[in-house]
Amino acid sequence: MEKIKIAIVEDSKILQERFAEGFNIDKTFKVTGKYSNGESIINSLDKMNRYDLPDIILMDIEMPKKNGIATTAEIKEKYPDIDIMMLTVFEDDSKIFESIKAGASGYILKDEPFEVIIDSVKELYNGGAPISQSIARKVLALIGNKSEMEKSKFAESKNPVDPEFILSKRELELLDELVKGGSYTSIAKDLFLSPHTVKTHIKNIYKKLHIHTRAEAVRARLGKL
Amino acid sequence: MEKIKIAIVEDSKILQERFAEGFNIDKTFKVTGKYSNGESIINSLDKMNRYDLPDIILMDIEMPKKNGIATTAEIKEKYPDIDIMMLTVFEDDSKIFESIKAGASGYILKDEPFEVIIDSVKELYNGGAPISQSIARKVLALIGNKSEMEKSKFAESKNPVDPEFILSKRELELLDELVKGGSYTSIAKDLFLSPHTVKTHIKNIYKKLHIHTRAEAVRARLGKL
DNA sequence: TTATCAATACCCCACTCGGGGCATTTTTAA
DNA sequence: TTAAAAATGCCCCGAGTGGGGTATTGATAA
Repeated sequence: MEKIKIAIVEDSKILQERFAEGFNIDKTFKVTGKYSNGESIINSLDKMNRYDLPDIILMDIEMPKKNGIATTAEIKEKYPDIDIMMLTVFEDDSKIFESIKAGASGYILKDEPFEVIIDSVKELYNGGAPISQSIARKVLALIGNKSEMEKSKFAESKNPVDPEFILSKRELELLDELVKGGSYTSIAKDLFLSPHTVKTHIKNIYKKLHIHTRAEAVRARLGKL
Repeated sequence: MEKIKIAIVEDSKILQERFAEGFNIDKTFKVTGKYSNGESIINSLDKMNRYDLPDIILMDIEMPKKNGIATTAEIKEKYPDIDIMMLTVFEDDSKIFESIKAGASGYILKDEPFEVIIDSVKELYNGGAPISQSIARKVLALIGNKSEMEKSKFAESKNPVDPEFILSKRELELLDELVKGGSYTSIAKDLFLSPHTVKTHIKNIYKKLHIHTRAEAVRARLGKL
């Protein structure tokens, strides 16, 4: 079966070689390229056939000529099918958060045993999101903190008719389509429903929010009712 | 050395016994209690010496008499040092998100091999946040989605088609009526115009803003286009 | 002074919307 | 287990909307 193609982006030559050797020993992988900075990996990808693009990129964060986060963002935009796993010493929240925002699907600390790194790459390839345990704890805290922010925003706004709290998940979905300017017919197509179903949902939404027009629906969704 | 004290909250008696047996075999753990619902674990904790509180609770989500999420929230509030790991079949985003918000530090799917569950509990005890891989991918997406919202808020401030600078005074007046939900007929009455006049103004507004629907008109006026 | 723009008004046509109502199935919560 | 809620779907009817077009008058800018 075909080997998992990996590219390594790491400014330390020693680590580059070490990772490359480690992955090449394992018959599951093929290291297709080694790069020292963000610029060079992007230039290389831009010149490749789609065929030869790596499945996975191991990305350091601290590098010259475009750091790992900015590089991740650009690569994910251009080549969304490539999975990127950050491989770094950083544990601070902002680097973690910036990496995930940039589109990284894994975040592993460099000091993990190599076997763990290999297993992580396999998990990534299989659709998982390997994260070093201490990082995972921080990631959960990020979500927990953001929900605290959401709570405080709600308390602040004191918006008594915020659709978020009144409407069901499906209704919100439909409301968002309506806000974008969709007609019953076009919304039905987008969501694989009957136009009649869309219409009934919209009627229910209007009833729950005590409104009668699209304009009011849009304002309600945008918190301007 | 002292064993890791575990409590199991699971409404299926069969699974309760299975987990208890599995952990008791491993010399690292001591199962201190088995509960069938949220109420009973909370009542039990409330009666315990601090000494005997478990280090870790494995929490099912779907249970009678207080589900796992609400139970988690209450326990984390009362006993913040207890780590809670959700053990469930659910993979939908809302359950994951609610669990994390409630304070869970781990989220493992029940169909994982038992060895994985044991390793997960050890990682949890050591300060990690074990998450099944497919769940981890969703968790990262949750963070990614929230950053999309941040992006759109940023874009707000750079509105390139602000009606204030494109439309005439009269047109703005009419647009405001439209935003309020007025029909051609009602706007005409309010502004002492003919409905035909209102319609022509609206047509001109749509043309200037490059839009085609009321929803877009409202969003444009509210700076959300 | 003249051209352009804004404001006002009218008509045609096809399509969409909002409110009324009802029904069945699936999911969720108690 | 059961009731309630959510989701889906259908029909009728009157009112409303958006796009096409045209015309006249007053205000504004060059």
